[in-house]
Amino acid sequence: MIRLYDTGAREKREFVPADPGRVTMYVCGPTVYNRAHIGNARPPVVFDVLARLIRHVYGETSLVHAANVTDVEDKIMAAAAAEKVPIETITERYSRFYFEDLGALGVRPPDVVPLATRHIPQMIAMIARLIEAGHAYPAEGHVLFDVPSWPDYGRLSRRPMDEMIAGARVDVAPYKRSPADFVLWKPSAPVQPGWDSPWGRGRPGWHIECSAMIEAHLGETIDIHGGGLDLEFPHHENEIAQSSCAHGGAPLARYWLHNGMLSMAASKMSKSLGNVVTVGELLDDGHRGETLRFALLSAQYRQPLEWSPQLVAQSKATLDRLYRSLLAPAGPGRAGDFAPVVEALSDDLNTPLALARLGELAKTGDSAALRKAGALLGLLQDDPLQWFQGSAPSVPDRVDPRLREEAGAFLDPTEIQLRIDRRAEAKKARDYAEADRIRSDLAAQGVMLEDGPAGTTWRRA
RNA sequence: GGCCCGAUGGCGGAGUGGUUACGCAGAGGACUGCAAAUCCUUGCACGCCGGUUCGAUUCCGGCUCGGGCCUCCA
Repeated sequence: MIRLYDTGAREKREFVPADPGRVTMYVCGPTVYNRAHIGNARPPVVFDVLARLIRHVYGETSLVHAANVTDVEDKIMAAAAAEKVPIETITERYSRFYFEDLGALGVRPPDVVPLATRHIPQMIAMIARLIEAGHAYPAEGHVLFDVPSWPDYGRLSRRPMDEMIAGARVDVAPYKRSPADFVLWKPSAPVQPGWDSPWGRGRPGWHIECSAMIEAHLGETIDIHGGGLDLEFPHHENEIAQSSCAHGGAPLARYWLHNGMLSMAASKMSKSLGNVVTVGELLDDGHRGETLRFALLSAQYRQPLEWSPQLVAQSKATLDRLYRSLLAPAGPGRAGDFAPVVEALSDDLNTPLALARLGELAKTGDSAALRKAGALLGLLQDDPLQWFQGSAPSVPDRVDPRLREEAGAFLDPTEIQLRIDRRAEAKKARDYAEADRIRSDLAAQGVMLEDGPAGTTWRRA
């Protein structure tokens, strides 16, 4: 039994899919106009784990997991204008980066990745229906959602509606009937990307994209809707309003899941604050994607997580230990009981507890179980030898090649083995000074030696 | 100002009405030519003040501090 904390109910609820044969999950994806920072990666990683768990419990083919890409938006237009390139250049470049980064983090691509620009007709149709139902109105080339027409507005985020209507802190566009009304469609200038619509040439508002794409791919009411906590209001509130009003009041999602924010230097990692580190930078610094993934999973997904070099270092150290146990000769080879890990994940994705239980499995020497449990978390699927020595840590291109060599990035395994053999001879001759010299030379180049009963093995630091 | 969330040992981070995980780092020991790795041992942690209770880190209230949302944001 899976239990999930539902933001709507503000408590953990037993997860009961409407149709166990077709569980539907939607997670808000990125607007592709720059490189993803590590905070952006938390939801894809978290919901990837949830997807794996659901498939484990309900069957491989039980889940339809969708995550959108917003490829039409004002920020994209700004980025394109700044570079003097077409919009598509920006969106194609950054969505490729996005999925490369997520791939490095071990995130399986969702089953459906709808693009906003490919669903304009569906959005227009939904907007038309909202107007027809009296929940939206055109005004000066815009179409606005009529918030007061939907009494449930604010229920998810528990905000009193009268207050939102009254307390507008920003300038309210004159064509809005109520300050809380939000844009479904807005006009485009001739140079801006736009599509013809009953209300003139324009483009969709951000919120309608998700509603229309959910409807198109998953249906009126889905099982799970996920996203960052910062999207709860207004984005998700607006999605609910749009979808429910377009579907005669049917709920949009049966369970709302929100991940906590990643912080850095004690405040939320965000582009506007500038306290960001991108996935690409972390990878370039030689951190493995799996290490970053482990770090992201080291706190329960609803908790805030402070990103720091120490967190990454601890994650690496713990993973080393786990992989080391995989390197050891296979244990008793038991049936591979990893139920405790499943149990931990089933309790609202308690990944820290699951990770702890991974450690317990490692201790028992049941590497088969450890591997299977790891698969559920998207961890420990590498060849352990590969983990320790296979791919040298990638060194940033900006680093001088001579420094790269110094860092041991180019010390190839044949050379390493040669030196190990020489050291073995020195040891046999009891020339420990020479043996230690070889060892420390290698260490200086990032290659650590370990003398075991079966001989000397090596790994990269 | 409104709404919401959190506060656990050097660090990360679970969990629990009464014997308190786990990881990282540290200390001691075993092993080792020395290391490394591994194994064993070890570490008087639950923000403050009240309340409920036989008993609270765990429940309730207040306070303090921190964070998020209220505007684009994962």
